[in-house]
Amino acid sequence: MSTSLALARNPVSDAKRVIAEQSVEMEEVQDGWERALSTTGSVLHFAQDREIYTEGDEAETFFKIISGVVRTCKFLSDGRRQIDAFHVEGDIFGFEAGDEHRLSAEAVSDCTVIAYRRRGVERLAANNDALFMQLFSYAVCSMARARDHSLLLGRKGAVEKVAAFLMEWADRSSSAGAVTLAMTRQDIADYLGLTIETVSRTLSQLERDSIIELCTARRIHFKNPAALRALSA
Amino acid sequence: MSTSLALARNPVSDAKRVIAEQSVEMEEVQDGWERALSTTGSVLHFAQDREIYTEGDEAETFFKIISGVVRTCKFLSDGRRQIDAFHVEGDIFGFEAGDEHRLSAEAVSDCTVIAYRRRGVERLAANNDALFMQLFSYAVCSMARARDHSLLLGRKGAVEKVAAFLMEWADRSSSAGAVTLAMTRQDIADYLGLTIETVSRTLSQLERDSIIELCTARRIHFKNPAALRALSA
DNA sequence: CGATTGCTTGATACCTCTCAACCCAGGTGG
DNA sequence: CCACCTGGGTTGAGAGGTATCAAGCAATCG
Repeated sequence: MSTSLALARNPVSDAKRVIAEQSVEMEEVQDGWERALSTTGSVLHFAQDREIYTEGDEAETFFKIISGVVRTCKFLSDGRRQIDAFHVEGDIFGFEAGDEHRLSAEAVSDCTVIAYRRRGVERLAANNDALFMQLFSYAVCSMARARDHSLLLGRKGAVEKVAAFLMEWADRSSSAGAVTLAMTRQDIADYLGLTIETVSRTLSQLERDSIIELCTARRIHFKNPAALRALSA
Repeated sequence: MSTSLALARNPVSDAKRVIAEQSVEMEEVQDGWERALSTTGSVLHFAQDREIYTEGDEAETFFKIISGVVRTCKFLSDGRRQIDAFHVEGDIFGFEAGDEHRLSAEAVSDCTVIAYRRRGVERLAANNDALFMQLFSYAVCSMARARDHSLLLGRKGAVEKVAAFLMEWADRSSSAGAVTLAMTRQDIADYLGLTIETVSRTLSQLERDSIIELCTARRIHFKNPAALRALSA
């Protein structure tokens, strides 16, 4: 693997290059060269809790996840955080309307992503390329999710929020009847607009009601999916 | 004006046609025919509080506002409502990823809109039409707004929410230093994830603090815009 | 091992909701 | 013209849910 070569194609903005050189582990997967050339994308790797980009960064690139989980979030000046979404394998994130990122992205777990140059994509738009269509559909879907999330944040109570969160991950999870959460309680709290304590208490309550079982803090078994679904409404 | 002709081009889905014939006032503006033909859109008029479409309706059409204000919202089964956005002159709303509307749209005030057939637009996409680009940019902008709104719903207190709401309308308003709200307190509450009483109390509090003045319930004068901006977080 | 990190649990405070009464402006009908 | 009614808005008292502060526990890591 040629690190210097990979850095030469580093898609991170100039402002971030120094940081990127220090903190980003970068590697080409086996067929990385071919994919990179054919899609104008580079394969990158980020370790857990590494920043991928920050609010205000130049939005030269956007990303598609190969593996791992990424959170995108916004901050208030006093540090309060709202997680907009968790992104998993196959998801696109970081595409912006303007020329700078409107939220931050961080690796929830170790993860591998493809970075696409936006400039290249704008060319694709003219050709009605498949990636562009994927991008458009991403934008519209992500809008739909944002709306559902607004309903949750604005009008649901703690139990409904946590139940909805669990259902959401049950859907994404391969193993039916249980989920393994990649994120901390703090992440969950910031996603649901709650505090870490309320999330913990609510999960404990659901366990006391025999609706879920906390095998470990991160591994949750659904003992009564129907009840959970009912609560999430 | 030929009502029957206008109805023949009624873009509302079949399921809603009967209702539409009863409740929708429809009229062509002077150059309506020309605009309709050139943009594949029909001009419609909705009276205050009329439903434009409901969650679950077939999403055959989307709309652009000529005048008036529209709210788009979602409901929980028990009636709790979350207003996703208020749309004003020039805004596009009702474009969906799938084949049915994911939220409802209602006229906050009397309003005039252009209805575009989605099918027609998909043709435009191939041609890289200006309307399509407008549509894409609408999708991405609307995503950005949804995210800001999530931060507000999840992490801000009542005062911050109300202050942010006022600032938002101050920006949209032509007259600097004051706003005239088109919506009720209930609409504001459902937009901010609060109750009508809390909105009212918070506005009263802001008036007591000499930050705003409630000329009438709907007409608000900004006595201290800087303080308002500071409060909006 | 001690230290750290993530998580859980308890006691209490506080903010917003709930329920209720009241006010006010506008419209209606006698 | 005025009494009445209605809908939107305001205000108050009390309840309730979530946040805050604080302590303790378990697993992981030097």
